[in-house]
Amino acid sequence: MLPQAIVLGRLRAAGLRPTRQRLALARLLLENGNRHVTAEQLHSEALAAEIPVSLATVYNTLHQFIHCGILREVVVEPGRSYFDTNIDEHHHFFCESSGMLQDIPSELVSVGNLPPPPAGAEIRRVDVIIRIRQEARPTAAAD
Amino acid sequence: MLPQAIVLGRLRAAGLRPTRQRLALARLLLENGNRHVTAEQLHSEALAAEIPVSLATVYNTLHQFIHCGILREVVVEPGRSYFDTNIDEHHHFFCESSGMLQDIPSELVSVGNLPPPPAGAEIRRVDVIIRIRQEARPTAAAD
DNA sequence: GTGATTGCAAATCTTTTGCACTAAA
DNA sequence: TTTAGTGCAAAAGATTTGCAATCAC
Repeated sequence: MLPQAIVLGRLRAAGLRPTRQRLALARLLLENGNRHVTAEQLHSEALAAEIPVSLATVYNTLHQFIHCGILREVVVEPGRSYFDTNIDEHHHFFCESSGMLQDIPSELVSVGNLPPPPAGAEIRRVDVIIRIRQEARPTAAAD
Repeated sequence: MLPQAIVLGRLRAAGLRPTRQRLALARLLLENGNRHVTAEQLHSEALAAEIPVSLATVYNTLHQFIHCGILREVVVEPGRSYFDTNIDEHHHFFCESSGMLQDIPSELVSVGNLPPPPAGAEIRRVDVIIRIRQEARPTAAAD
């Protein structure tokens, strides 16, 4: 729930002109806690909030935000990208039944003992995705 | 480098009729060690090997193979799927510069201390993706 | 006013689908 | 013969791009 002034400052700091659309999208993303949205979802939200913006601009803006470190992209399903407002080191639960993504703070997963990367390569990031599925039947006896 | 008879047996065991195309694709995939291919790549290979097959059939076949456990899908980039012939538990290096995927045997990465999944959900799989990038300049002084 | 940004629609790219044709059992 | 499998081309989704119109500075 950042105040608008902070959001505005982050845009300026990133060298992005705070246009109506950019600021509005940034506020939707950043003033509501950690979020995982698709471009479509954000576009719908923007329209619902009476912010006129095209889907193309949503895509462009999301990628600008990723480029300047305001967002992170999470790839868990073929054919769809999620945009994550949590830019700290962390991991994810991904529910294959519902498509839901949930953050896992990095201190809750211990990833150790990594093999060295191939020669001449540097590690950019380590992603841990715990794929889960909703169990078909309830845990308690109900049958 | 499995002999053809083994590949054929795996298809039959999976209940898949060993048609010309299926068998040929399975051989390309399974007789060359652990591989990570896209549908396009496999299609090109098949054509180069004089196996007439359409891209649609390659997609269908790959998904059938995934369904019956001969292959695994790896999602690391938006908009493109990789198909992995290694179906054992393992992880991956993914090079963002080249798009290359490389297996990491699961015993080389220790992932511990996982948080419990949300209520009513079971863990299907844990994927660790180490994103790497080719360093821009050579390691040795050259500038 | 000027250049960055936006909107729209068309283009692109990967993947899926429908249906007539072909091949395996 | 009978049914599963295949090819093609078209459809479907997600994302990107080109360019004229608009907006922030």
